Amino acid sequence: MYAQQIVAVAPTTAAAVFPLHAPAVEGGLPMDVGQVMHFARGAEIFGQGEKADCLYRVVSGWVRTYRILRDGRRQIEGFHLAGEYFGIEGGATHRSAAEALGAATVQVVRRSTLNELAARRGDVAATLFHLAMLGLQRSREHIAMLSHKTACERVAGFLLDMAERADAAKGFELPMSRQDIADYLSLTIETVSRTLSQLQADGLIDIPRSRNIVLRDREALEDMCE
Amino acid sequence: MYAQQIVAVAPTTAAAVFPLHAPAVEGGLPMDVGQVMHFARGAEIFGQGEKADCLYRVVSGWVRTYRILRDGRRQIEGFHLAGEYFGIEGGATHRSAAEALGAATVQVVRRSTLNELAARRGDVAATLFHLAMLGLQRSREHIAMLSHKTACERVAGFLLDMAERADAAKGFELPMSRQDIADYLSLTIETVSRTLSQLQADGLIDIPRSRNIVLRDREALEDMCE
DNA sequence: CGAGATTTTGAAACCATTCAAGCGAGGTGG
DNA sequence: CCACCTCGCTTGAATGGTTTCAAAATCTCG
Repeated sequence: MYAQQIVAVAPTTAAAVFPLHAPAVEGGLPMDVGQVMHFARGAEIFGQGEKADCLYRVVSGWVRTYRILRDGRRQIEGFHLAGEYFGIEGGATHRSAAEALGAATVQVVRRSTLNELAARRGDVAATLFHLAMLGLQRSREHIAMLSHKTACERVAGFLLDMAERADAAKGFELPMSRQDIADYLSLTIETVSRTLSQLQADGLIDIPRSRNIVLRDREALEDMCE
Repeated sequence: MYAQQIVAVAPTTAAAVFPLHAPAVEGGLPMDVGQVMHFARGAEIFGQGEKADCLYRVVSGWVRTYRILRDGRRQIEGFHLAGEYFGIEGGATHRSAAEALGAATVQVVRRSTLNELAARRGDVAATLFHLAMLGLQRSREHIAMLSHKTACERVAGFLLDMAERADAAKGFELPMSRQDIADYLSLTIETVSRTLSQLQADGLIDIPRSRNIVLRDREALEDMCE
């Protein structure tokens, strides 16, 4: 029953199944599959160790994915905003958990649906592969950050990243707590706070309210991340 | 021209293209594609920034993959031994470089070959996806290690990992230098050396020669990695 | 306005780094 | 064969940045 469809797309998608150096995949997954769910602030979207049945995509709001390590510490893997995917796993269970930072809506697609879709449509398979590679790239950036950067460099880089993703020229709102930032950067909450205060004292940023950041000297911040 | 072959495998591979929770893929890639190349100790297999045209698989020996960071430091992403794949990239260029640790032989497969193969054979596409996810998992383990582990925990964990991969009950030979270990664990060479000495002084390991390690108290080492 | 949570600030302790020197094995040339 | 050199590794002492522990300040929400 699938054969017809497969024949139809076969020749053009031959190279797309493993598009290691394909141009950025346009669009993303089809929007008409899966269901949209709403989550309240702090609500768990999926838990560490749960069966990984679905793939997720942020529709609005922010989501954090994290792991609880053996020593009880929480390692935040990433913050995801509208349009970004999360919950991709290699194994049968989620290695990390996901929670809504504030109120958030999330598109949830069953893996079985994706499997079928990917089998029929080369562009979907390509997108899925692309997403996995994107995750790998981010992960490696994270390693580079953790390996030898000082607290100051980490915080500065984080602020620039947030500003860019929030598409803000100068001022923007942080959707996460200091503890979240600390667990993402692998610092303590005190060090994050101290570093932000220092950056403000140096005139690089301004902090009107604790979750509101204004970039005063973007260039200096960028130099810092070198 | 490919249509016939695709029709042939379509129904059974429908779920294999995106096998997020498929059982471990058996075997790996076909062995009859690509060519086998030999590299001398320290020889570059591919460089950072080069076009990522191929996928690689260690046939014998050890390979290290690494990145040079903006500050000039070297971050070793991993050590790869026989049977393991490396060189998978999301983009058009290699984000990391690869070198032979000692003399090594490596199977090199062109991406174009893989693309064609993956388009025809669902199990190949599945294996490629599986490899990407495996890399992601390793990457996240690396992050967990870097985030809050002490030098002692890192070195102990590294030794256990090496012992396991070398399939050694107790004693084994380290294929890499102290500098390599340091760049992998994000420590300095001095700290690695000191930590190894300390572990020996505590009776957990023995170091007959600098590259030869004997695990004396595996349990204590494992406790340390908690 | 009051209570709890979040954030900031301070001081002391700790761990890895840095800078510097010593050790030891392997290789070369006299 | 031994002196010598080099390179990788080890060890020591001092420095410095982050953490830890503690407390004050600020914000948020009922």
